[in-house]
This record gives sequence, structure tokens and C-alpha cells, in this order.
Amino acid sequence: MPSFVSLNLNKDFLRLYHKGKSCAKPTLVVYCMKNRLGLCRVGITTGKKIGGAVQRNRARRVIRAALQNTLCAHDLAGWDLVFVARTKTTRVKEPVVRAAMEDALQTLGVIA
RNA sequence: AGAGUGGAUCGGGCAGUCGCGGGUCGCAAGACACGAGGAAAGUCCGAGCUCCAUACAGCAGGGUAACGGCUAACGGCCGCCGAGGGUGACCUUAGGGAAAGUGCAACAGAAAGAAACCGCCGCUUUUGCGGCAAGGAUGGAAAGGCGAGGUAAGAGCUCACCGGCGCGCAGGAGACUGCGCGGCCAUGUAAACCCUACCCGGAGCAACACCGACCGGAUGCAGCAAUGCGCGUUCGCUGGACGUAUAUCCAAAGGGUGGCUUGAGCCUGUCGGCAACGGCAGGCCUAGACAGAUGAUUGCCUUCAAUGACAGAACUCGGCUUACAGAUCCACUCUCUUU
RNA sequence: GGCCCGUUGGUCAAGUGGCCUAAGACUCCGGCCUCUCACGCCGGCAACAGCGGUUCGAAUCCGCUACGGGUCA
Repeated sequence: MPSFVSLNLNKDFLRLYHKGKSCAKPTLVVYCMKNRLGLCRVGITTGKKIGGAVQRNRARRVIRAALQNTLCAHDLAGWDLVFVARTKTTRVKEPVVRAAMEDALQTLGVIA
């Protein structure tokens, strides 16, 4: 099973927001950037705007499940990724988020 | 049958596949069981725990407010009294003191506290003097209410009933209730200042303890000394206490470890109590993360429906308050019909 | 997570329980002035976060709720 390391520094998030490439879908926003570590680092952002703790947990879990399924099919090593949840993410099922995620990653050139 | 009152409970269950968190076993691969709530929420009260004198005094400040009990404690809960509402079951109630004092009561009104504008009566006479507070008018509130006697006119001036106050007797654990007697003096506001009684030291797990790389900081003045001033020890102020030089203290990372879950714990039975609650016996172990774990998907069953309410533990408890689709149960009240 | 603070027209804001039918400024609207615009002058619209309580009377006092901010590693 390919794994990932979580991003937890505000510095890394800001670097991706400012210098990374982005692609927005109705259920998801993706920021990406290459790193030289040879492994995949991922951060998930669920802002206060999308709801309370229940909605934020729901969005984070759905994104994480979609990421697991995407990692089974593609190799993302060498990339830093940040996923930002939107309001629609809380009302949507996992395959919808996975489709949006793969579509966005394809647009950004992360996966072929 | 209809309408209603009070209380309690549930918040789907089972199974399969992929994945997550900490725990136990294992060299490892992996295996095993466990894994959000009734409000986890708001942070409105009360505690445990930790540090600061195992915390002390005064002032300031804050809180509570009928009575009896429960509790570790409480502003909570139970019972009960008074007041108010309802035909009733039942519900609501920050419910001490206004005769300790101060303030306020706009506008209106003569007057908002020891009153007299219109008015009533007597004398005098066309203007005054004296008596009165029944009636009018204003107001949220007008000097106990209503009736009778009485009078020049009137007035608790006198009397009956009611209301309030004081005293005595009886009942009760007490708040209080009932009866009798007395005299009629007291407008409202204390969620205005205040008074009385009782309670509260401060801060909060981002507390605190230990380890800790790099770069750093503090240890003053007088005196032989005791000591004094200063400084520090978390507190709004003052006092008081403690410490004050060659080894200690402070600070210190994208820090690390502990604190971190066995506890005023839960379930069942029984006994005491109207109840809150307490005693005894037996059984059980039931999240512990540190960017933060429960998701995805499939099938079956119960169901009107379960894809669907409100909603996610962050040191831990006891309460309060607020949010909540739907469902179930228990007790009771009123009305109608039938027997 | 803990501890504090605030909410008054579209914006900034003042406001001793009664004179509040809520001051003022900017904005907006209408009119006057001007050949026209600006400036100026006159007039107008527009608010006490919500619910409940205390009081004769609440923007003000007391609770609860909602929203917005600050601070602590």
C-alpha cells in the first residue's frame, strides 16, 4: 500500500498556496507542487466556513477515503498536495470526490 | 371517544470487504477484543486535581436570599409554606429588610408624604378667618375597603365584616396555619445606593513536573555582624510570611516524556426514607488522540421512514441552560356516550 | 481547549431608568443656487442583535440565546 506523510506546518501550506499550481472543482480544491523527498506529502484543510465539527470531520474523512482509493491506482511520490474542502463536500459521497480528485490531478499533470 | 397534564426511555440492529486510533500478545508477519453524546455544545454555577505561604489578616469586590432536608460542594435536587394562574390533573415564582439612612417617582395633578385646587360647613360679609377631607378631577400608585351610627359639615370619631400590624394560646421540625384580644401608626421602588445573614484567596491541564541542543540573562546598596532599603515569590490595594552569590535561578526548539483516565464510576438485588438520597451484597472495566482516530461500500431484518433530528470527547466529575426528525411506555385530570 | 470583551440608521458613532417620537457626522433621496457640475443652503428616509423577566415605565438593570472580536503554546 503506498502511503503518505501529512503536512502540519503553516509554512508548508502557505508555500503551496503562493507557489503551487491549483485546480478548483465544485467539491474540492487541489494545490500541488513537486518536492525532492521522493515521497508524497498531503495536507487537508477544512475551514470554519463549511460548518461545525461534524461537517468538518465528515469532509476530512471523505477526502481521506478518496485519497486512499486514488493512491491504489496511481503513484504520487515526489509531490506535495493540499486539498481544501468546500461546502458541497459535506453532502457528497466518496466516488464523487474521487472522480473530482483524479480529474484535477490529471489537469495539473500529476498523474497521466 | 375527544381534549389535556406530568414523568421516563430510545436516538436502529446484525453480517461481509477495504482502511483508521491507541491497548494486549508476538522477533516479525500478524492475531484478538475495544473505540464519541444525551446533550460530548454554551462555559452559566459548583467541586476534584496542580502551582503560588498545604493560603494567613484587613479593606475593596463578587455571589446567594421563605423553611426543612440531600450532597464532596452548589446559585443544583427533593419535600413543604406563602403568593399568582387553571373547572381539574397541575404549572409559575431572584420569595430577607422601605420603622437605619440616602436617592428616584418624568408628564399629568392642589398634593407623590406628616397634602388641600374645585368643593362642604360655621362666622363675617362680598372679602377674609376657622373647621373638614365625603365627592370631583390627574395618575401605574392619592393616605385602609365597604356599610351603619354620628356631625354645623365631616373624619376609625364609634361599631360589624374584610385586609395589614402587634400580643397571647393551640398545632407543626420549621417556614407557617387556626382562634382570641388590642389599637389604627406606616405610597411604591432594594434585578437604585444601601442594611442584615451566610459564602468566596488567586490562577487554570496552553495548569504543573522531569529531560533538554544552540544562543543568552540575573544574583544590587549600606553595615564587622545582626539587620535595613531594594528586588523577587502571579493576587485590586495594604499588611504579613518566605528567598536573596559561586553555585543556584530564569529563559529556551516545528522540542520529548509524564499529567491521561479506576472514578464522589456503572449495572443488578435488597433495606431505610413521602422523595432527593443513603447503607449493604454481588458483578463489570467501558475512547484517550496531540493537526487530532468511527469512513467507503454491499446484503438482510424491524419500521410510515432509518440516505435523513440536534450534533464530534481533548484533565475529570455534579448540575443548569440551550438544540433536537421520529418513536415508545407509565401515571393522572376534565368532558361526552354506553353499561 | 481555557479566559475575557463587544453588538445603536448603509458606515462611523453619542446616549444619568422618564425631557428618546434616540444626538451628531459621512452616505442616499428631493428641492434651492449655477449656463452645467462641484461647493454651499433647506428638507426628508433610515437603527437600540433576538427572547424573557424586574419596574408604573427599559437602548439603559438582570438572565438566556445568536453573532462578531481579543488573548494564552
